[in-house]
Amino acid sequence: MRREGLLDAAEELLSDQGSSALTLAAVAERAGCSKGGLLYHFSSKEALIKGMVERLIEEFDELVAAQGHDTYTKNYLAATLAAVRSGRIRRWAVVTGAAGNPYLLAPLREAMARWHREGLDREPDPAAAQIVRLACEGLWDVVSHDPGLYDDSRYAELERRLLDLLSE
Amino acid sequence: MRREGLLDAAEELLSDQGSSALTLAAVAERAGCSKGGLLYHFSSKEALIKGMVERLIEEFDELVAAQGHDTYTKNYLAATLAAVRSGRIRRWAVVTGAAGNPYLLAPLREAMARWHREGLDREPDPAAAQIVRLACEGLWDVVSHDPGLYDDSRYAELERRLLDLLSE
DNA sequence: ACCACTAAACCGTCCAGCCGGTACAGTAAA
DNA sequence: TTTACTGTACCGGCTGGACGGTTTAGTGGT
Repeated sequence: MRREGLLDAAEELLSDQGSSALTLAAVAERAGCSKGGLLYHFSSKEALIKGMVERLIEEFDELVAAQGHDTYTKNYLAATLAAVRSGRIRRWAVVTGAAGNPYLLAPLREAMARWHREGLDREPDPAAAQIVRLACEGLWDVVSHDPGLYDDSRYAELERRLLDLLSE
Repeated sequence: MRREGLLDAAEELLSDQGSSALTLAAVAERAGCSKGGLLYHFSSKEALIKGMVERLIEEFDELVAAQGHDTYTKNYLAATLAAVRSGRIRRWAVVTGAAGNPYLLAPLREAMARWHREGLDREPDPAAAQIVRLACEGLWDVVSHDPGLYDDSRYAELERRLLDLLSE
């Protein structure tokens, strides 16, 4: 699908060169496509960014749902670790792309509200669950800016300690 | 100092209207100043953004140092909560402003690396300290996007639980 | 005389969006 | 089985406007 390739190109551009490098021409060139072709799939730059944001949220929600634990927080933790460990951390890049226009951030705000509220009352210890979710959020941030901080063994220990927090 | 007022105006513009609203003309107007006056203090747009980033980091480091606890992590937690509770959350806005140019983000990356490594080996439980710092990072993020999630009593409980993590 | 600006004109660059094409696949009547 | 038509997917040049930055001429406090 050409559409996916264009979204990939836009994300790569954002994480490699920052949000000011996100121009229609640059995205098209990176995707091996023309500007006209890009505008065929996304009728404006806004539509392109909206597409990135929507894909980001959808994919993460699916990843959470694909985990097999018994609480939302545990699934959220497992999904975060899987995403962050994979090294392909696009959340931050996409957010910087969308930050030009508050309207484009709305779906992300809504998702964030959901991620930090959902199923809290079904948790045995809601306060612990919130801490774990906050730590997940922080992990996205920290790993985006300082990829060298965590390696496999540190991730493993982090996971163990966060799971301890949830089940005690 | 006019300089501070210009930085304030730039931050307000970023958090109110997003990074694409950050133009020299708009910053000058918001600060009640002319474009020439702005360029008198900051010789380019880059210099203005650099100024915002530097002030952000300096002020937060000072806030951490001003807390009176016995470990860096406790000071970091107290500073984060103080900043976040105050409602004037500028970190997110400044970062989106700087995200246009990776070069401008370098000081922030360096600060982030520092904040999540400093004094870890002097902590009684380094893994717990990392979790607390990650949760602080997450708190910045979550509160920026969903200000209604935490109120005074939730902050208080969060603080208590995070301090528990550190001292046991 | 100098500092800290103001006001406004001006320039070059850059970029989003538009528009007139092209290539091709299917389809369906003649 | 040729012709004519339709829709989809894409190309790439163009332009109008916005923006960053410069310059110049001037103002008021100290």
